[in-house]
Amino acid sequence: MASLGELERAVMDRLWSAGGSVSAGDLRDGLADRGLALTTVHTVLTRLEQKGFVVHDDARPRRFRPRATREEHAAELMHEVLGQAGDRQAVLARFVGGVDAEEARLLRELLAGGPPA
Amino acid sequence: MASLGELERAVMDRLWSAGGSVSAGDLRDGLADRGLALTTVHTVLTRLEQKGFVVHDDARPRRFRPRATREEHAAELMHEVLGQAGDRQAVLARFVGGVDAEEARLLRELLAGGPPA
DNA sequence: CACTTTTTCTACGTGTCGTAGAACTTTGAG
DNA sequence: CTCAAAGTTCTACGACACGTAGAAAAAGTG
Repeated sequence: MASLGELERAVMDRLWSAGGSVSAGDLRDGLADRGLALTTVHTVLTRLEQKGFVVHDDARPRRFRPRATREEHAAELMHEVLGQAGDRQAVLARFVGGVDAEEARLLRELLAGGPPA
Repeated sequence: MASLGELERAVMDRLWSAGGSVSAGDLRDGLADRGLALTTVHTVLTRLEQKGFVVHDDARPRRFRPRATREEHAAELMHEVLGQAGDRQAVLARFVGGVDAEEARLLRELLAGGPPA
């Protein structure tokens, strides 16, 4: 479960917010408040790619995009946590015990409508 | 969301497996395969305590125990992930889409039985 | 081809983690 | 009570991850 550093997370947030692929230059501009050098952004992107969080195309100013959407990523993380936790059922019980009414309703719907395939 | 190192996780696993409080010495014995010095175990326990994962009593050979059960901890982590993910509903949708049939059934029960207070 | 932009390679400072010695405190045997 | 054994705290060091970026190499442009 590779985790993300502060800047790495900020970059992922930008990538997720941007709908589509963006170049390192675009990212640097988006993170202008940090005054980062372009090489810094590149290094971070390379590391994120090694960790499997982003991919890039082969267009010339390379364009990067998240491997998964923000929501897919979060859901994957939740499954990872659930998986590494021994008694999955007990974890699920605790988990649903902590969701608010609104979300409980949503979950019921999702599970009821089930696979409407 | 403080994360755990390799040894830190191993120690937490021991603490979770042991039902109750254990001393640093007990832990070192449990982790005998690693051949750790007692001070090493103490250092790790201290760090885990600073991170809020364990607490100790004031008995003389100090006894340590997890602040939360393994399942509580996992459920908390899942909530953290869910919370920091923007569109919670989308994440939940993805999440339930990934649970197997058995767990889906369990979730339905948990949500139906609802607050059995 | 000369020049600019992009990409890759390498590196350094800082913080975390695994690891434990040294020093200090408490316990327990006699 | 005295002293050794066990426990606890303090300090530190090497390794690795991450923020950061310069230098070098590669590719695009006029």
